[in-house]
Amino acid sequence: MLLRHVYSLNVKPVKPYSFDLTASCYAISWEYDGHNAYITLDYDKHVSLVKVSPREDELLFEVYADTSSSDIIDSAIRDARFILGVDEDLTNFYGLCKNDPLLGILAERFIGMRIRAVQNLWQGILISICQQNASFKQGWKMLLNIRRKLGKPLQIPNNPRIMFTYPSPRQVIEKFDLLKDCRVGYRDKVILNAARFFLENESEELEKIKGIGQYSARLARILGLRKYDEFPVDRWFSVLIPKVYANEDKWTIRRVEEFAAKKWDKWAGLAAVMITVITGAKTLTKLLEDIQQGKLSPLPDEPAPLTLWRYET
DNA sequence: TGCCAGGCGGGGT
DNA sequence: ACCCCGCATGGC
Repeated sequence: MLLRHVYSLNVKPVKPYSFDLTASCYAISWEYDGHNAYITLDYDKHVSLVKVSPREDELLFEVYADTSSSDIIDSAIRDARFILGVDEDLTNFYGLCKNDPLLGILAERFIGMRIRAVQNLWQGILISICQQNASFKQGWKMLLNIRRKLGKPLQIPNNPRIMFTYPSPRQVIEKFDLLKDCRVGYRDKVILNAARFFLENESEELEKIKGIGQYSARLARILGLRKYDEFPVDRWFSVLIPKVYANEDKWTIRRVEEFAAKKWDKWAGLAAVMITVITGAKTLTKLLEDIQQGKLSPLPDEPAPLTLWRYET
């Protein structure tokens, strides 16, 4: 569907703000082109796409849509601001990053990066389900397949690129058989459970969905709500955290939670995602080798949270 | 081939 | 409270 330009707005982000880092953070191929961010938005009956470009110390938000309804325009601007975190003040978080072996560079070389959020909890849960029991690369491949096969294709004038929305819960239910082609394995049933849950209620208690536990629910709340007070504990963190901060072997989920709450307080969830970004989300064995040698590689020559946008598949 | 990879629930003890 | 297993799929 070809959208038309309906609105433009200049936005001043809270400083310090790095547009390029934020726009590329967990962006897939059509969401960032090295200069501009493209944000697909789904409103069930309507769709919108916001192109965001850096302008001096401001950002130009250009709204494209299939309607010129002011409700949709207002929602698009609000959601795009939220997704790029332009109004988020990380001053207190940076205080906690000082002298941290993993997060220290966030207050230096990577200062101003926000995590790139998604439109809502539903899109967050889609991401976290794809991350269950799979590597970073495999999880994001699943999500790419889901958007290409079930989402709505969008285009804007003078740009050949086709960009796909996240499918809505309704689209997932209607096109459930297409999930078989997305290589999501047994996760297809969890995705269906989640779609039904979101059609029926507005609850944030995602753990009620069969197939969603603490890790997936917390990650979804971080990405979909920018709610940072819970640390999502998976096998990766339950080995990485004790290794880096105590030189010990694997901790229980409970112990990692307690450590994270004490160390990062209300910012624990943000710390978790930022750790995956600056480590390049490598598999545990590779990452522990790198850390042993005292090096981190947030920008490797392979798919990682900050480089994913360079890869089409 | 076999076994892991940012989970989870169901079953056992 | 724990431990263990199966569950799809892809990569090594």
